[in-house]
Amino acid sequence: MSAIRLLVLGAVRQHGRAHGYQVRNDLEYWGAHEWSNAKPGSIYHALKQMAKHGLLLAHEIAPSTAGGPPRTEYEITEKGTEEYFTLLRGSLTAYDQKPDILSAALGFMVDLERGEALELLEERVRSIEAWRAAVTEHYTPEDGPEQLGHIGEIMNFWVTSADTGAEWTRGLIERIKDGAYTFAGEGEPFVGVLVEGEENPYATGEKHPGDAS
Amino acid sequence: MSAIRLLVLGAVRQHGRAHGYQVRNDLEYWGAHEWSNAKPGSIYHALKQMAKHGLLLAHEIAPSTAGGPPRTEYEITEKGTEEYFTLLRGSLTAYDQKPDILSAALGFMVDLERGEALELLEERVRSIEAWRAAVTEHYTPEDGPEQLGHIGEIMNFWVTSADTGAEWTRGLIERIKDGAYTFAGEGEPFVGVLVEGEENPYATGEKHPGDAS
DNA sequence: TTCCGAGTAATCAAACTTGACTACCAGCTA
DNA sequence: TAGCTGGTAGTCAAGTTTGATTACTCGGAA
Repeated sequence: MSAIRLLVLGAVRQHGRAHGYQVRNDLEYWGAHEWSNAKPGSIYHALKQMAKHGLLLAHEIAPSTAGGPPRTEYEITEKGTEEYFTLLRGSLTAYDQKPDILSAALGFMVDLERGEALELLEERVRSIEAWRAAVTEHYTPEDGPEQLGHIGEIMNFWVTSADTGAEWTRGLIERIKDGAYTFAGEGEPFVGVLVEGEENPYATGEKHPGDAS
Repeated sequence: MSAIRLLVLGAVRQHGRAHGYQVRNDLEYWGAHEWSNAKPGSIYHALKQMAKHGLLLAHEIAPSTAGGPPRTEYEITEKGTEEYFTLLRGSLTAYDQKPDILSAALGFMVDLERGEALELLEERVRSIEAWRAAVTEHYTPEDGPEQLGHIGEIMNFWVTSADTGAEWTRGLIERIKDGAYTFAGEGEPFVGVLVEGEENPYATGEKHPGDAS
């Protein structure tokens, strides 16, 4: 599973009601097009697919107010909200070597309560450690690692990445314990989306005119 | 672009002539099914696609000697070899945040000469540093990073990963400089593939019987 | 007045990925 | 000797991703 469903569900949820172009802009605001597959085609596809499966509710809307073809607005359903939290919890916890999944989850972690986020992240650290133990036991037989030749560098790379990942997660846990950020039920949430008409202060470059890259 | 083309081209090249199941077993031997999309369907698809585009040459082979349906053997063409080295060099050099690409390239780096591999890896370090400079300048305005709220943790995570990646690459460069591994033109190469009939000493689990997971 | 460029919003075909399924053979066992 | 199990080898439909392309509107230049 890629990160796209979590990203799209989360973005729609934060707006209450959003059309594809809005979601697309939010994700760009987070740089998601650079570290995940959140490209226009995938976003629109995910919206339609999830509407078909009842996770989103589609409202057909008259020709847009600002030029362009008529647009469709989406709203998250109860089933979609459930799915959203399932994905979010799973993505914070599981170590599956896909950095885009974790990144997406970080963007939404404040939708949980502080205590739960901490528990999930601690679980994450444990699962990284378990993974590490499993592979190093497996790929480092008594004969010594050199038996693998340069292929061993692949393992070495992954193990190093896992160690960094665990260490970074521990740092995050500390920051959260020390009161960083505003979690669910702690008052006015930090809004990481663009309000209609607002400029994106972090836009990396051109606004997508016709999209020809 | 995913890692699959590089993996498949490289595996076929090492065998001289290989059928899909052989490639599949090699990739499993490297653990590639765990850190990349090297699953059966993708492998067979890549083989066919690349044969269609002239990167591989397909030989239709009579019913297999060891049970199962008739198999097709593939051989790499000159065009395929060119593409292989282009992909390999690009994957060693570029920092595109896709760890699977680098892993695949590590498995094949010894197909290059030691000096070239070192140059490419040094270029890689430089490109990671350039990426880091670009994003930290962009996403850390004078107002301090806290302006981004928890969204800043996403950036923080990527920057940390990039730093680790650069550091790890420097380590690899040192090991290679110190004479580790056998590169092209340095005599008997380390063979990271399974010879027909050999047991996989690192198999993670079941041999895929019918593949039902 | 007409045309052009830029921004808004979405679609589409082609390629790729996934996971389940098929087909075949050999050796054992009941 | 009929059936079962397990390994070999690959196919297929459904779903996803990609990159290019379309369609529409507005404002200003010619």
